[in-house]
Amino acid sequence: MNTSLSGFIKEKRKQLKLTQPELAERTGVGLRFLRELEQGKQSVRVDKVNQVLALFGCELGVNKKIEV
Amino acid sequence: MNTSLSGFIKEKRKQLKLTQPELAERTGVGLRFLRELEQGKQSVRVDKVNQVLALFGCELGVNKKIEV
DNA sequence: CATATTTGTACCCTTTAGGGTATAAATATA
DNA sequence: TATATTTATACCCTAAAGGGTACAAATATG
Repeated sequence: MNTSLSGFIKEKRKQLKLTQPELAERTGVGLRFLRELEQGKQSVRVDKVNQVLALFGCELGVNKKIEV
Repeated sequence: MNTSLSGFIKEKRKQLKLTQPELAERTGVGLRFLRELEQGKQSVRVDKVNQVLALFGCELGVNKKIEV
């Protein structure tokens, strides 16, 4: 999920034809945070990520690790 | 997952017969952090949570929200 | 029961996440 | 290609995450 979380959000955002500022505003997170999130930053807060994912009807959950 | 993340970790830890200090040391996170995590704190960092989940072969990922 | 072990809560302290914002780089559009 | 739009990077600043630790509450064990 290292790459997939950021990829997932970027992809979903584009599906909704939203810009980063628009998605940030709709989800109530800061623009800088959203950009770092889409950029793959790992040290982000779970609650903030969920705040964004909620717009897509998703949330963070525990998954089996798909080890190499 | 609000309750399930903390519950999952606490449950997995007990399965391995580990105390909080032991799990904290094994996963390399702080004891205070692990305790807050098991206590259901939401504003925790994704990378730190994954650090713990890795011991159980798991990680955080995007899931469909199981809304009420 | 008494006692040992474990867990939860409460501090202090340092680092940093995240909000805001400006600007450069990249991309899209006319 | 020139121009407008979007995105990435870089700053400042404040609130708070997380490490350490001490102790009370709860739980387990003799």
